[in-house]
Amino acid sequence: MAQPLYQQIADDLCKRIESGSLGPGQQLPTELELRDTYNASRNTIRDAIKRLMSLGLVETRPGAGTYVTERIDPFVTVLTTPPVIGSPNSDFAIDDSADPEGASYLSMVGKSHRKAACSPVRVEVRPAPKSIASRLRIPSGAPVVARHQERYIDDSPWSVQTTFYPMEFVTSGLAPRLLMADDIPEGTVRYLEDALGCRQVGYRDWITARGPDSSEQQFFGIGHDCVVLELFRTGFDEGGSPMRVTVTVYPADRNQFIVNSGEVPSPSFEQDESI
Amino acid sequence: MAQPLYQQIADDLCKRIESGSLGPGQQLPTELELRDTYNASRNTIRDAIKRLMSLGLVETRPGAGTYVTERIDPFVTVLTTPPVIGSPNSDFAIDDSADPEGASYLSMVGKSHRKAACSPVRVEVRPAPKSIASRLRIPSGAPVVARHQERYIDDSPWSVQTTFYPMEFVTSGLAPRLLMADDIPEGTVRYLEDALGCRQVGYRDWITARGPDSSEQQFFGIGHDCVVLELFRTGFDEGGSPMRVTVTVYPADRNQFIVNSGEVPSPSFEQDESI
DNA sequence: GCAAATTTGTTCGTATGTATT
DNA sequence: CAATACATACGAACAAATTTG
Repeated sequence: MAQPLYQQIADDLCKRIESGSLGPGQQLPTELELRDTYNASRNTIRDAIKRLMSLGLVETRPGAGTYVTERIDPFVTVLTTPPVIGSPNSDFAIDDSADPEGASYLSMVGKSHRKAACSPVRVEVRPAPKSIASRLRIPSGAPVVARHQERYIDDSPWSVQTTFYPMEFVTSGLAPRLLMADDIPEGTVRYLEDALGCRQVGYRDWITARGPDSSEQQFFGIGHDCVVLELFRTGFDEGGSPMRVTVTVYPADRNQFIVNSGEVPSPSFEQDESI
Repeated sequence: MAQPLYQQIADDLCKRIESGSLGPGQQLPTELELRDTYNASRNTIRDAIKRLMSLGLVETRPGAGTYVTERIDPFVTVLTTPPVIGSPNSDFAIDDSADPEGASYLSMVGKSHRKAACSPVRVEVRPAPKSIASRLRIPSGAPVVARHQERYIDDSPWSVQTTFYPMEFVTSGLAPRLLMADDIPEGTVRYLEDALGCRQVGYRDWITARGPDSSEQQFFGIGHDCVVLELFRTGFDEGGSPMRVTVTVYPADRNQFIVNSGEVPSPSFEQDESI
C-alpha cells in the first residue's frame, strides 16, 4: 500500500474538484454513495473528506451534505502603508490598521464596499501569558490590562482581537480610560500619547498560523480542520520600549495579509480575481 | 452532551500540558492507558490526540509514543527591511530575502548561527495555475518557467519554493539561463536586470495559511493536522508590471514572519524567548 | 406545522499493518 | 526476534441537524 486508502480517495476527489468536474457550491456524493463507489468503509470516506476540509476544498453541513467550498471573498489586510510611487517615504506614515477600538478598522473595511461591525469592548485585568509578557518585557504572570473585541464583516465573524497594556498605565493614574469598557473614539494610540506622553513611533507584526482552539471554532463557526492566522503587533514608543501588544486571530479562509516593499502598483484590480 | 467526549478529553490533556504537569518532551500515556483513564474507546482517544496535534501541542511517533512538543526554535523571516533608526528611508533597500537560488537565503540564515542548505534547482515549463496567472497578469494555463527548490535549516526541511517567470523571458532569447537547472550565483533578480534590462523595484507579499497537501506532508514530515504558511511574492519592474511570482511554503511550526513599520528596535534579544 | 427520510457527527468494538524500542 | 505503540481500515449503532413530503 503505497498511499493510505483515505489519501488516495482524497487525492481523487481533489482532482475532480480542481478539474472543475465538481464545481464550487456543488454537493459531493453522500458518504454512503462514496462508500459504494470507492468500495471503502464510511469511516475511511470520512477520513478522506477530513483531508479535503483541511485543504479548504469542501465544507460539511450536518444533515445537509458535503459541498465544494464557494470561495469567500477574502478580506485583505495590508500590513505596510504602501508608499506612494515617486514620493520619498521618509515621512513614513504609521497606519495602524490593527488598532483596536475599531476606528481605523471600520473605515478601512468601509472603503472596500463591505459592512464592518465591532462588538463592544470587554476589559479585563489578568496575568500576562508568556507570549505577551516577553513582548512587553515584563515578568510572566504580571498583571496587564486586556481590551478585547470581536469584529464582523458583512455580518459574519471575521477576527477577534485582544490588546494588552502594561498595568502601570492605569496604576499611575494617568490613563484611567483604558479600564473603561467604552470605545476610545480618538483611538488608544492617540489617547496614550495625550495621557502619558507616550508616542507610538513604530510597530512590529509577528505572524504565525495554527489550528483554532475550541472557543475560536465556536465564534468563527469553523471546524477543527481549519486554520487561523495569529498576528502579534507590538507597538514601540520613542525610546524603543514596547507600549502595547495586540493579538488578532483571523480565520485563514477569509483573511489574507499583504506586505509591500519598495514601489508596487495598487493591488485593487487583483483582489477580486485572486486565488 | 455539551461537548463531544473527544473534545472534553482534548481540553483536559491541554490543561495538563499548559499547566506544566506534562512538560515539553515528555511522553503522554499511551493510547491504551488513556483509554482506561478516561473510560473511552481507543478511537475516541485518538480523536482527542488529533486535536492536540492540530494545536501543535503534541506530536506522535509511530511505535514510540505521543510526546509534548519541544518547541522548535522557529526561524523568523523579516518581510520588510528594518529602517535604520534615525536615518531617512527614502533610499529604501529591497532586501529580497525570499529570492530563490538561495544566495541571500543562505547568508541570512548563516547570520543566525544556523546551518542552511538548498537542494539543486529543478526547472520546468508548465501551464500557469490560476493563482500564478492572475498575479503575472497572463491567461490561466499559459506556459511559464518554474524554478523549484527545497531549503533546509540545521538539516531539517524548512521551506519549499517555486518561482514562476513569464515565458517571454526565454522565448525572446534574452534570458536563456532561466531554463538551466543551475544556480544563478548573482541571483535571478540581478540576472534579469542585466539580461532584460528589467529591474525589480518592489514586491508584494501575499500571506495565507492552509493545511498541507500530501507532498508537503511527506517532505516536511508533518501530519495533515499541521499548518503551512504560503507566501506569494510578486516582483514588479519599473513600469509596475509583475515580472515574477515566488511561492514559498513554510510549515508554521518552525517558521514565523515579521513585518516592521516605522521605527522599531532590533528584535534580536526577543527571538530566543518568544512564545 | 409535523413526521419521515436523509445526511453528517460521535462513539464504540475489532482486526491488521508498520515503525520503533 | 519479540514487545510495544501508533496508523489504517472495517463494521455497527445511535445522535443531531437538515431537508423533504
